[in-house]
Amino acid sequence: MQLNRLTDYAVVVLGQMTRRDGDVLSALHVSDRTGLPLPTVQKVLKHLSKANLVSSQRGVGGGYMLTRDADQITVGDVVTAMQGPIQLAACVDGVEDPCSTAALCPLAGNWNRVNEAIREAFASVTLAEMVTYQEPTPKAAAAVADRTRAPALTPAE
Amino acid sequence: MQLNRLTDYAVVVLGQMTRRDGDVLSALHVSDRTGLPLPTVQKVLKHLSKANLVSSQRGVGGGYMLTRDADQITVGDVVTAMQGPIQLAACVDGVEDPCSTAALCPLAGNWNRVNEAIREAFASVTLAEMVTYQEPTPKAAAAVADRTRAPALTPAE
DNA sequence: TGATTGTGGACCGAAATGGTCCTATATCCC
DNA sequence: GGGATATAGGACCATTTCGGTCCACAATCA
Repeated sequence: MQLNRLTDYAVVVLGQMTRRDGDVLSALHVSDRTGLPLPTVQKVLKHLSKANLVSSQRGVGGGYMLTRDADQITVGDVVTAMQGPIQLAACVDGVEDPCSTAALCPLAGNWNRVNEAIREAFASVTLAEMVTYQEPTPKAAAAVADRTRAPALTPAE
Repeated sequence: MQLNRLTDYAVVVLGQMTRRDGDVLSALHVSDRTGLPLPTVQKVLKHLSKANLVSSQRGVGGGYMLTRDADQITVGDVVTAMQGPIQLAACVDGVEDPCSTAALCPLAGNWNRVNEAIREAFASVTLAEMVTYQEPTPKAAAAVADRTRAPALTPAE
């Protein structure tokens, strides 16, 4: 049960844009500031643009900027933008190719309940909250303390 | 953002066992009752057994049974049993191969918050609740109404 | 006109997923 | 003891998804 990498990157990218709120940032700029490879940043921004979380401007001096304030964008919005709608099971509302027996299955209605709980959990944290610094938990810090390791998933800025 | 099929099957399988609470059910029996293919049911039950959600008994008349009451098993338990721990990002507590910059990354602590919210969402619904019949939402019913469709993910019993 | 920057999609290797199957091992009953 | 029944554990393979890169094109601006 984990998010895919692009979604993780998307939060990093959006975090960077939040700090430069109002500015138009090019993909290259974001790549430089985050340390993420340019093609990847481009892909992420394309997705975010399609989902209307950022607006884009072509040409010289162009780039991307947030379409709303960071406290109006939730982690759920980002997840949905990158991975599509949150649909845990095949019998949940809105699925394009639903389980054929959903109408009869005793579990169907209940999956919807779980699904809603998950949606709300993701919606309960905003991008603005994600970028406010918060002490890493001792456990996380300790786990990393004496390691040297490969490419970072959420590199320092 | 969706559960894998085996997890979905696992809920169906456990649902079947809940209804026959106390009985020892063989994989073959569960397969018959749910309509899921036997090899798949076997695989699911092996996972659940390893995770101690069911206990097993070999030999003639053997099979599986729940290790606890259905209201003491949460959907989160099932998800964890089938897919491993819920760890949305690489910088969340408990990850075996954490993001190298987690200790410095401004997002790390916040991902933990989201992760906890998701864990709680899954933990908030029990297996007992999953098997109590609940009217499918009109939307779900309508979506299926005039379709004929392939193998069921959560077949009727 | 030419440099810059996003847009959309193709592409490919690597990894995860899903189904199936096979060989062991434990248990029971005759 | 011997045979039937069930689980245990893992191998196997086809298919799909994921990650990452790259290219041809369109828009914008100086």
